[in-house]
Amino acid sequence: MEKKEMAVKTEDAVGSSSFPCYNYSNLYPFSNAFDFSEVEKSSLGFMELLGVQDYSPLLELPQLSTVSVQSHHHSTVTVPSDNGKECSEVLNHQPATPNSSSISSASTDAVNDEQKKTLDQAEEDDDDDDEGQHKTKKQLKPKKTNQKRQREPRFAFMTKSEVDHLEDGYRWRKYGQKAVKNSPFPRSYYRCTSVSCNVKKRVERSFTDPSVVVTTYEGQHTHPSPVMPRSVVSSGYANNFASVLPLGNYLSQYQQQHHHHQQQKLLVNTLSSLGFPYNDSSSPKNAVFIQERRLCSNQGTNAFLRDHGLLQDVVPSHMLKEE
DNA sequence: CGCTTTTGACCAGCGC
DNA sequence: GCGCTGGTCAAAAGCG
Repeated sequence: MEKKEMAVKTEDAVGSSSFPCYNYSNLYPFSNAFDFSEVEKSSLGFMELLGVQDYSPLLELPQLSTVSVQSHHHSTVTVPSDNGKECSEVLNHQPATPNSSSISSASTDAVNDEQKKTLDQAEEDDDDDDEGQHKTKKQLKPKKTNQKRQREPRFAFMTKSEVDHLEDGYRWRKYGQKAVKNSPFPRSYYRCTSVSCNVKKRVERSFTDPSVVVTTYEGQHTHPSPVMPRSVVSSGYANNFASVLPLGNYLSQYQQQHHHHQQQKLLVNTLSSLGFPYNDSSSPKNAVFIQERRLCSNQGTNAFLRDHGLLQDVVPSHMLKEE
């Protein structure tokens, strides 16, 4: 499928959606000419969800997927990926692009960093003899692992923002930055500063539209957000961030708490309410949620927030009531 | 002083 | 095997 055609179709799909309450006018990925081929599967799946004919990549999404769209300053696309293998399969459905920045699904290994460090340390001890020879060289030891490292699930976001590193309620330490092929914008690598929390995120700016920041989370926090209390959600700006960025974590909690058929019901309800086609016979693993927040949301009372945490940011309130 | 950022080097995986 | 690329390490610098 040609990428321009896809973009047009996507735009059409949005424009024709019958969702009654929300304004789609500034859903970034669907307005203007956005080159979807430049981002990977995550956005592709979103496009298809929104009406592009070929659903096959989306159908291969191994897990519950989430699409989170925001108005106001930020429009966001979220599609979690699962293990890299399956994601790679999804990627194969895309047209190849010279700039496939790996937003979502490189299936490399993600050894537990602590384990890796321990291993490296052990090997360093073994190599003490060589120290004299390699003194000028960095003592980076080969990470010898017989087994492939496993990737944590990833959640990719596209956010229209002027700042690269968005405040999301967690504390991050930058541990690397790399130039992105065919892009003037570098990719930054962050790690959650909490001990025993292996969550990482990558932040890069789309070179096709510098106003778009692509944030990819990997893993799930093992701790509550230390920075962004629920009390700030009444602030519009913080509200948007709070709702989107920790999404993977809360979505996962949600997944753990609900049965599969309930998820599917949510999917059906959500998609149909948005006027999007949904193939009921498709695999449940394809569940896709769409969530949108109004500019000045007055949903979510304090009691509601207490009951659901950030869940209301993921699933519309009327759906939560069903549960 | 402790934490974070910067940045060049290194490593692993993959395609050819 | 080689080169390319994404991802990570870790010393040094920066910062409050």
